Amino acid sequence: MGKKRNLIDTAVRLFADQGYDGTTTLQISREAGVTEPLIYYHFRGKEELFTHILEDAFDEYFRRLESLREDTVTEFAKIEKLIGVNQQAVDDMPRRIRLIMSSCPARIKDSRHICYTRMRAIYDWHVAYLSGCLERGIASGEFVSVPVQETVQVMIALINGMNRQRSLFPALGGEGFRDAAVAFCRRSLLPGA
Amino acid sequence: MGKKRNLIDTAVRLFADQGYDGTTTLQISREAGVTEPLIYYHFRGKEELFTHILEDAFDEYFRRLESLREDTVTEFAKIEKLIGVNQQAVDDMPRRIRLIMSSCPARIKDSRHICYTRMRAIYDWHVAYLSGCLERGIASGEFVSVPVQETVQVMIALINGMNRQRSLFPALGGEGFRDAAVAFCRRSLLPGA
Amino acid sequence: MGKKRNLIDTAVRLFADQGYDGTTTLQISREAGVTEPLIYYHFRGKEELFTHILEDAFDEYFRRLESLREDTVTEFAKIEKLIGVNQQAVDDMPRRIRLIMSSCPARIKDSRHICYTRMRAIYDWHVAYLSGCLERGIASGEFVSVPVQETVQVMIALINGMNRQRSLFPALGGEGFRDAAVAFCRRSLLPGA
Amino acid sequence: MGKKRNLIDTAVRLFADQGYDGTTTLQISREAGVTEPLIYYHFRGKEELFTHILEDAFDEYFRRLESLREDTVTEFAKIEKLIGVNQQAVDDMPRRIRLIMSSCPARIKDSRHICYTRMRAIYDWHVAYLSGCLERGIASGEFVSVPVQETVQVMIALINGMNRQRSLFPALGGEGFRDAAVAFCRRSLLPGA
DNA sequence: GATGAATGAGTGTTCATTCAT
DNA sequence: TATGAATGAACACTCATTCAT
Repeated sequence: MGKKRNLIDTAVRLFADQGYDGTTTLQISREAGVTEPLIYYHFRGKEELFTHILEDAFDEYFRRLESLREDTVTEFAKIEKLIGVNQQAVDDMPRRIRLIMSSCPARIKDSRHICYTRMRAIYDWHVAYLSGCLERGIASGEFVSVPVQETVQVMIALINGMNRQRSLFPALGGEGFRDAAVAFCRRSLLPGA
Repeated sequence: MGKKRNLIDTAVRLFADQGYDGTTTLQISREAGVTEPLIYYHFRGKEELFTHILEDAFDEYFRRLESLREDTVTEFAKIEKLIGVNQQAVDDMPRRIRLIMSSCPARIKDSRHICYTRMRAIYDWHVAYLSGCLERGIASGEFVSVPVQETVQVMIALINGMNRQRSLFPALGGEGFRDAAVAFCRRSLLPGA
Repeated sequence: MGKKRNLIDTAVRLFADQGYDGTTTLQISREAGVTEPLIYYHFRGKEELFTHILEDAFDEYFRRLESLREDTVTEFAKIEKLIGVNQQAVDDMPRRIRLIMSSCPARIKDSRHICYTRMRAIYDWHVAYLSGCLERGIASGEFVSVPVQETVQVMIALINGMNRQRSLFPALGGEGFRDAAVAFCRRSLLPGA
Repeated sequence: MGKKRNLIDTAVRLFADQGYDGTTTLQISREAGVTEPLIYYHFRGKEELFTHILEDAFDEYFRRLESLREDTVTEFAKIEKLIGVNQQAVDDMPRRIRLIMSSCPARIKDSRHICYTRMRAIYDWHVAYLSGCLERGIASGEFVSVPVQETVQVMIALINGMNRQRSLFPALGGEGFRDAAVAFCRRSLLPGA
């Protein structure tokens, strides 16, 4: 039956909306239409249910990032795609991205928690991806000359800020937002744009 | 004695690190070196203590934004100052900014909660401030022509992303970060930069 | 398969080591390598499994006592044999004796529970057996004159104490222990020993 | 107020009657006329309440044993006093002795638990005390010659058996029991008695 | 015979809060 | 101001047990 699925989906929603500590196992089970002990049949406890959901969300997000390594002509096209894929992730899995955004801050002090390890991994991945783009772009003359390391951080901040904004306030712009972000970066990086 | 101060400072730290629901009144009182009932002497309850702290943090942050309305020659200088004042806020009140960043997502669904009203106000203030800058800058030819509304959103996302990054991972860059952000915007907005 | 046997043996061990309330059906089934519902296929429930085991243990112990009614020349030889058979029981079925010793105290208030009825029966049996020995021995001059009723109680206490000692702390003496007990009684009961 | 006392006394009674696992914190609090959380105000948890009670019982028992080291003319008088003090302990603190008797078997496997350490200490104390008596008594000719080590074990078994019997079945004899035990030992140890 | 999935009733424990002092 | 003692309500979790297969 889909009772386990139901449990997980409900938990995703509640954790995302109310946070881990603000959500009770009773509430999850009730809204999922099952009894509380079922949580403990399928998971070792509340924390494992939470971890399972987070892991799944991180996996899905990472898979989307990894799918990006395709060939493109220009370096900027790669950056454009990165912005697009982040945007798409927020559109496709809004609750899970919001869950990550809102749940992880409280757990980031524990360097062994997934929240830390995975967010770090994603951050590092972005650094590597964007550094590569910038370095090659600058070398080839596609981009103006900028300090790579710092500019990468700025671009990551921009992407993170967009994700946060869009997942917390879904009302705020869709395509227009992404296009403006792409244009903003293009003007900043391409010479004579 | 400064017991009340002590209580508040401890609460700020714990709320910021562990979230509202993850922090107990017993923990606050113990780490503050007082007894639990004292919280109820100074505040109506845990929620009011939290609200008090949040209100204070928002006030302080807003005061910093408001102090910005000075005269500057160029519009870009205003944008530069806005980035600077946000950076400065994170530097000066890191725990309180982190508290806002990590506590508010879980409360943003309640449109009467400070977390919603104040964040909304701050968002609107940024929109107004940046819209003004862009409109005047485009009109005067200081800036290239960009879609104002969307570009404002992008810039707010950038600022938010920087605040988030810097308050969650204090290790990540300081001045270099801000300078790179300013430069990134300058190249994007000023013609022939 | 011997799954039922497995179940029972595991239950004996766990009940003896941890007590009835300290042992869960899940633990029994897991350590027996079967699933929980199988307990309910073979027994009406946990209590019946426990009762079954206890009854079996009491039966076995009683059978050993009953096997004692043989002819011996002297009355003291009967007492010696009683001590020996108790000793042997602890050696042969240590876990089940420990189970009785450790599980029954908590149930002895319920005068309908096996723990009460069977322990009472065993006590009464010992009283009858030892009373007979003492009375006949005193009458025949084999024993010195002692108050029968009280001395019987003392000897039962000695036997119980030995059983308890040996089942809880298996390290403590074996044959030497029994021989010393027999000698202790002989000197106390036989004139001019 | 005597609420804490009440709690402890009720817990002693229930633990002694039903065992640790068979007694719930709710039951304790209800029968003590207080609310459940009060247990957690005065103790760290159920286990600590239990431990506190056990420690107290062992202390009291040990104090009684220690009070024994007085001067007596004969060695047998010392043995007589030991039997008497054990008897007295069961009379004065029957529930706590029963608690020890019935609760410790299930915990004796953990060699760091009080049940193990304290029972071991009491056992060792008895061994030392009785060994001394026997050795000196045999040397002086007060006692017949017996194997000390084994005879000591037999006497400890006797004392333990009496304690067990009397604490589990309070109906069973009082003074007569003790006198018979003393007489039993006297006949066994003193020459030509 | 045997099991995976599920549950009602309870378990020990913690929470924010109150009250008498 | 400040606290020790106490509590109602809820918490995450476990229990023995059942049922469909």
